[in-house]
Amino acid sequence: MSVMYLAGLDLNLLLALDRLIAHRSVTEAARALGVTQPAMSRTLGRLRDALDDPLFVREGRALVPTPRALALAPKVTAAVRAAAAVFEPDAPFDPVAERGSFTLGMGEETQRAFAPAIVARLWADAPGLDLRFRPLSVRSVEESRRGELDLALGPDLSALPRVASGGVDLSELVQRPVYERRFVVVSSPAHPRRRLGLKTFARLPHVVAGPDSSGRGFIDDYLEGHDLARRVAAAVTTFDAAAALVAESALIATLPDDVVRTSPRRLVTAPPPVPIPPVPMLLLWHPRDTTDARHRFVRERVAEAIQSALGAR
DNA sequence: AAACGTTACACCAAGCTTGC
DNA sequence: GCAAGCTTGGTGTAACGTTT
Repeated sequence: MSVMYLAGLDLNLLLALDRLIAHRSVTEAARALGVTQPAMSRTLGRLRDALDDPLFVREGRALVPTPRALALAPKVTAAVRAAAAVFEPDAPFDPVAERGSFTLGMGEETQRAFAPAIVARLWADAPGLDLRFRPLSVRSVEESRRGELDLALGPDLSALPRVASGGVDLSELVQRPVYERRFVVVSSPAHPRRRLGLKTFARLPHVVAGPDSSGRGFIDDYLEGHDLARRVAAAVTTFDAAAALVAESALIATLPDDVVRTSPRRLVTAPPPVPIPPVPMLLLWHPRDTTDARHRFVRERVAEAIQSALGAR
């Protein structure tokens, strides 16, 4: 295609398409660009003409991108960034002068475990950077797409058997393993369990942690395969709550070692008698940020901070 | 009833054509 | 070269249709 072909096109169409892909909503894209919703609808009409594809189709109340729109997304993002760069001064990235905020999505327990190290590591080089931590949720991918979430730390749930991914598809994001989450059995110093056979493990009362509190998981499947069953005496929603409960009771729990090692609780650990595959913990971000100097600076230091926090205990 | 995309219509600005 | 009139394209308001 000749470059001159562009002369017949309004490059604002690219900006509109970028926002439409990001928000998957005419109304939201219009709001983002400061035009009315019908104007954005008409713009979408022009995009449809120009690209000879519906780009977005309605599915009930949702607006769903066509395969063509999805295939176009990286190109559009790159084009918009390149266009924006034309009008930006060529200043090298200077962490000391860096201002503004950076938003990290992390689970409650990883915030507790790593936020101090992350903040200290970043402020050592970029003292003016404001950090915003927010919880991970099913909306995190969408937030990344919209640029509301810069970086996330989360488990690669596909590594665990029988753990529902919650319908969250991470394939849209860049995934970089930062450490492996292994599991240990914890007990209180008052009722220490430094070694556990499978039968003892099954006999002791458990506390389990998980968002749905249903309690049952692949550990129970494994026990059942050995004609054993355990009593889930308590179920809580966070690993930290489970650790707190174990510390003050005779309950045991099977918890991630990163949580246990960085926990303020005094806990006794034992290797689990059930083989539990390690779960890769991933740093996740939107591909648009991969080449961004500021983003690279932050994510490299976040990874360093996490690894040093794990090594320090 | 509410949310949301599409369409009809009117208005406006910019570009183009035409006649001088 | 310049001004008047026409064309084109973008926007907003209002109304409408669909879905939940």
